Amino acid sequence: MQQDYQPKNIEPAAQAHWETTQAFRAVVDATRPKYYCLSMFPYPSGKLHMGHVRNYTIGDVLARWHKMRGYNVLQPMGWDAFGLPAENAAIQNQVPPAKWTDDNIAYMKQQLKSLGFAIDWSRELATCKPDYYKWNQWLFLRMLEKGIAYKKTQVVNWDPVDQTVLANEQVIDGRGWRTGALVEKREIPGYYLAITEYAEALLGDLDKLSGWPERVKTMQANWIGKSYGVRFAFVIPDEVGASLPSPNEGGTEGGGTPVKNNLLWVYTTRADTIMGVTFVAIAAEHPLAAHAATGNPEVAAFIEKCKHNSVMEADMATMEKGGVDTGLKVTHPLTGEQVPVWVGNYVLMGYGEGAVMAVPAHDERDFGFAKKYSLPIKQSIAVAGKTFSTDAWQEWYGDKEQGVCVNSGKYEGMGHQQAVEAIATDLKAKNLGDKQVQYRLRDWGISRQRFWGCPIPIIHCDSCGAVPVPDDQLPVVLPEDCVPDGSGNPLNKREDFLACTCPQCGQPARRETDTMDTFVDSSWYYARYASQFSAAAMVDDETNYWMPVDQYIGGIEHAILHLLYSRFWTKVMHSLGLVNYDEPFANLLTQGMVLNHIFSRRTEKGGIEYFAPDEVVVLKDEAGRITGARSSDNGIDVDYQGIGTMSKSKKNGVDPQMLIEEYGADTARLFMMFASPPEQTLEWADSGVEGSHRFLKRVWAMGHALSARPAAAMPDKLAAAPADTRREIHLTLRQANYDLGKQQFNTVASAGMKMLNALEKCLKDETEGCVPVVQEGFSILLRLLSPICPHISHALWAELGYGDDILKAAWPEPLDAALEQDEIELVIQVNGKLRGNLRAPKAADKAALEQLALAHEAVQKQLNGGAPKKVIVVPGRLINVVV
RNA sequence: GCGAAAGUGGCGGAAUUGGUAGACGCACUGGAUUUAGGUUCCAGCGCCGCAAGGCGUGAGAGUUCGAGUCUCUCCUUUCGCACCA
Repeated sequence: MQQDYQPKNIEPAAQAHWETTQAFRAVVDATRPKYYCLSMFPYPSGKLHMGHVRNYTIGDVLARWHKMRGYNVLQPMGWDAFGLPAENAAIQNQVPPAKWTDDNIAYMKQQLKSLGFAIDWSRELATCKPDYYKWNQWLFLRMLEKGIAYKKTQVVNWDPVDQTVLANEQVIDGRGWRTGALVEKREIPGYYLAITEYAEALLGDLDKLSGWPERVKTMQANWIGKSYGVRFAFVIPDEVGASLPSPNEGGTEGGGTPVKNNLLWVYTTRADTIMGVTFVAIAAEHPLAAHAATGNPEVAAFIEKCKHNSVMEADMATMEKGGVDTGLKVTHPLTGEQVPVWVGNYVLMGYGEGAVMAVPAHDERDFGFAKKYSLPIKQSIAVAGKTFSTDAWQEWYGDKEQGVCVNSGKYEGMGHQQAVEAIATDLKAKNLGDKQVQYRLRDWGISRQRFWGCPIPIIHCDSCGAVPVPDDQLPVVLPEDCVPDGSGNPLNKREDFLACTCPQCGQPARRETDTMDTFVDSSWYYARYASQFSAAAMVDDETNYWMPVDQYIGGIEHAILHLLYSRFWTKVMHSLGLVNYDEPFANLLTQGMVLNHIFSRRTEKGGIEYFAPDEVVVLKDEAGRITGARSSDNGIDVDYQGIGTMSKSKKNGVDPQMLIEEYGADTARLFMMFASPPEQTLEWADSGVEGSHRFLKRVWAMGHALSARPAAAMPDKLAAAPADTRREIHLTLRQANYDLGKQQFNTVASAGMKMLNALEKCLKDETEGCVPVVQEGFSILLRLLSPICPHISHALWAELGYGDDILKAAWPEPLDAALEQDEIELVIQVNGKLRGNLRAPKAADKAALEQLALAHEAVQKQLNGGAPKKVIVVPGRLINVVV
């Protein structure tokens, strides 16, 4: 056996063994419980980053742990291969996105293999391949048939110079990232998926997801945002209403019954404040705003200005509120009063009706707006003992629990719920409104004006309109030799792609060039992994065996969108009868981000220059705190900026490849697991990596020492010292198994370190009977460690002859016989403060323990001759004497 | 702005869920080995204090025999906000 720990030798050997034995090939087996362990698949950006290593190590630990405990494990891997970065690379390097993506996949796959993950590679897939995305298109067509997919207009960021649609991340400070041109909002047609039709199911079924973190479920529930309120209308003067477009124009393709156009609809959860309405605010994109603009340059200018506002909700909410009076007045449905209509830059056209009633007295935002433009503020809610004043906003103005209606006519004195009911009834009687359940959730717009994505299977015909591509013509294949240049979608220049015939009338027609949001690709890949890949079906019956995913692992940043879309997609597949499950992920683990130190300095020109951590010498104060740094190149001073997520722009990323080459995969995996619990952020530390490596060297050294000793049988009765060691090993094992159940792997790694410390000490002392204890303990240690560090565990298990393959070994469980002891140690407290310790026989009852405690020297001293007020005995733990 | 989390030694983090705060590791200090550096090994290591002892889990209150853990208020940091994935 090698004397030194050489990961470069043992790791490829272990990986070769797993490959030849097909150790991780997953096959349906009804005789064992199944365990589908899935980590979010990577975007093939070039090479693995530390977040990937962390994600896949967590998954691998769970997969291997379950495998050793007898589960039939499936752990697949694939590639979320469509996306914007491939187009950016294409623009920069003049390489087709397909080529760039394929190269990245090849490199990253080899990296994943070198980390020794227990993956069934026979199920590998890439979403950019036609045999996969064909089924995006197929299911989209089914949704179209069911009316779940439909067409309407969407607001996009338009770069007027490049003549192209920009993603939110391509808009920097309101300007296009390449051109620097002022970005405009533009309305264009696009396809939507009616996720709102599933809002109730998506909300209600959160209760079924007992294996999801509470916080993720809360975030999803808030995102869906179910509210109970009242939808009602203000009446628009007839002469104005007549010139407005029909409410159904530009709406759904299905159309609807034309209604008289004189109603301005709003939605509110605070109908009880309706008597306090002093104006109505509408979005800049509202048809009534456009009407007002025709005769009013001020309104037109304001709307024009709003065109350059951000489409992002965070920006909308934080920007300076502003508005303009349209000059129009509408009639309050209950009071008959004339209420002015304002355009407000904070009203979202995409949410609710694109118009809101404004009650400055009882809504903080309306209050600020009214103060700014000197609009009337009319109190309509009062709370006993509080005085209303229009000077400044007070918290209670918005209190719907304690408030009662005042200045409210027939609703005077009513509480929130009573008033809402009464007002809704009255509105309904006038045919001007009713109670309504509303969701914050919006339908999912999936059209992207980008090349590197799944083509939307639609054909545009001059006479037939938008015609779905027939199933037998799927997939609509994306040309792979295209190189985008940044201006618009290159598909619009590809005659060979565009030209087709209309499936309905046979006349020449054009293909749709929009592609699908990449969230579509990632909304069902887990179901495909769980099937035998077939050209004839999206999924087969095998999916019902493996699904739902027993453990899904990925970044917390996906807590809402990806997870919600996947749940929605699964429910659609379920309702189409494709699968028999309606939730995809039974248990969810949201892993934290990987952080590292950030170093930067101000340049002479006032810019910021970042330094990689290995480009600086770190300066520390006496206590070891980082105070600053110096460039190792030229010695100039560099500022320490604290820690932050690893990113290219901050130059604080660490390449996993360097780590694997220098220390081996097991060290990388161990550090990732040891440095912090999976759900928390992980701070990078080179010295921590070295510590993990040091531990593995000691494990190897222990294995080497034991390889020289013949196996010894455990005697019936051990001497005190080895018995203590054995007890410690089994106690630590019990704790580690508990921690594994909690998915707290950092303390599992600690447990391994603790075990090795105890075993080294025991072996060094050479007490009689230590050899069997150390041999037993080391075999426990290797098995405990094997999910985290599979290579070294595999090698030592075989070297020491514990068995031929550690993967087939039984998971260790603590033995009662090893844990037994005659005496227990208790803590003595006086008034809750620690005052001493006590050894007592295991069998001692409460009364006996109380006697022992009262006789204790420290207690006597505190009692000072008096009697205790109370004595609390917690068996097996402590005795607290209250004096 | 809205929604969701998290704040414990010099640092990463433990604390079996209301019962010995600081496990395990890093850094640091001293010692041994080494020509030296590195490696390895041994010991120490929350703060104040010579000690006895006291104080300590972001800040402030509260519940309790007992609070890092529960409740309220505040502060700070991180994540998400619908076209990055």
